[in-house]
Amino acid sequence: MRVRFAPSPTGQLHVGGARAALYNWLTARKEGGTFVLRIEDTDRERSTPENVEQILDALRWLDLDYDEGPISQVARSDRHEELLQRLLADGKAYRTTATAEDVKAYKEQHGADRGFRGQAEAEGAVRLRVPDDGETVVHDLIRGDTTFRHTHLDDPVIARSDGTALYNFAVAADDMDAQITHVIRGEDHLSNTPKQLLVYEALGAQPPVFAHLPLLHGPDGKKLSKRHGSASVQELRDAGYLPEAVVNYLALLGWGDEDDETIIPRDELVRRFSIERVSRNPARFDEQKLRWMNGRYLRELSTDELTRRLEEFTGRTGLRPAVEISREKVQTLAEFWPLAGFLFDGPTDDPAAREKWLDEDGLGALAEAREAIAQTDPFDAEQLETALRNVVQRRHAKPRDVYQPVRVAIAGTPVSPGIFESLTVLGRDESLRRIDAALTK
RNA sequence: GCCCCUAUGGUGUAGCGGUUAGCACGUAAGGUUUUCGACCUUGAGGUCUCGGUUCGACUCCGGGUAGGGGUACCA
Repeated sequence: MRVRFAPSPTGQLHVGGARAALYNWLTARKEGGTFVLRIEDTDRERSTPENVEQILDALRWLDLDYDEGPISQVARSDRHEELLQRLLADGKAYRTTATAEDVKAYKEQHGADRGFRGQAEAEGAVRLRVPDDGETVVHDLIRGDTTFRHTHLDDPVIARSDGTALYNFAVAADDMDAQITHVIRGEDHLSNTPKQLLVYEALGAQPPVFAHLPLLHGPDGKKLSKRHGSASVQELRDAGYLPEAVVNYLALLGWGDEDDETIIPRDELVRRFSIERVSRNPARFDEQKLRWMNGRYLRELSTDELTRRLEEFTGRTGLRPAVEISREKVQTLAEFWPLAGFLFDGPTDDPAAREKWLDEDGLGALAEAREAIAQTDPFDAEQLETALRNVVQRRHAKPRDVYQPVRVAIAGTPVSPGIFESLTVLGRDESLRRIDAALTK
């Protein structure tokens, strides 16, 4: 089995492309097949080295390793030329100067549902001859058979006047030479498949098995666009998602088996995945569910590992104590710093929080808490809790009326990791300094 | 215009002629709680529509409707 993934390097790999890559990878890995990566670059304007690198980078981040590639189509232009000449010589393709307008005129004359058929000329673009009768059936692992009648098909242009190959010809030729057995791609290619099948036939080659994945839609049900939040792998990474969570989420976006499991680690995915069971309807990218799933994966990481990833993500070091006390409270890597950054960079400035919690009552409670904190020994979470609970009792206050002023004093914001734990991480001196600063303001 | 695909709660899915239509996210209420979160309990919410086939349709067939894709000397 040889499965190939061929993204068009027009820029970043978006989630739909990432899902296609994953499904290709899972299919190959499940059967012990070969996963081939090819770059769709018959239009070399689009496949800039930067674009290609972005794709590779996204695949690396998702940890989808390929066995062969990346193979460039541009590099195969001599071979394309050779094959083209063969089709021309065999009369299976012909040159024509017919333009899009000519095709339109032809249809007006012969009926809108009649495909264009041209005359051979000495010059012009190369078109493949489509038989007048019969039909081409696309056998698809996901959607079954789809029949296309030849009368509905235009003779497709397979090469430009300058001789360079066009997509529909190049993919088929390349897949033939690479002996690709499985092509898994987006549904936007379904209608092009009969043309590619016809190319295979003209070339006298055995076509691969196809599987067309439904396209992804945005939250509004319309076509997915950058407008709708995290559309690319790069953006998901920057938003603080874990690659293992993204892989799990993507796998379930349009696929499920009879088991109701939601959290499925990668090796389990490889075992259970089956391309035949992929859904036929378009799915919407639901970032809320990804967030939830990311939280699950985040909490499964050891504190050491999570610290490592957070230090890489934030570019800071010495995060471990802060990670230890915040790990239950974040869903993504990006949420860590806003929550725990105050431990390193001092209290955040939040006037609203100050006004609400450091009013007269709040300052009174804070002053009392300060004394309790100053005298706590040993300075650990357990002792601090006892000390502050005493303050609460003495003042006949609600716990929050004491804890929140302390929180605002040391963190600046009304949201933070546990108050006792935070104080412990800061240490007595720094805690008192911050409280005193709040008291004197 | 023509060709093609799709249709289960708000979202992702399970089901494959007979089920109280299951699970997960989200959501509502409650619990836990020093904030946030995490966690626990309970609830609301669905088979696009109209016909047909059948003793019986979410499931099979046809027409609508809606969404999507293709129709390039783009990929």
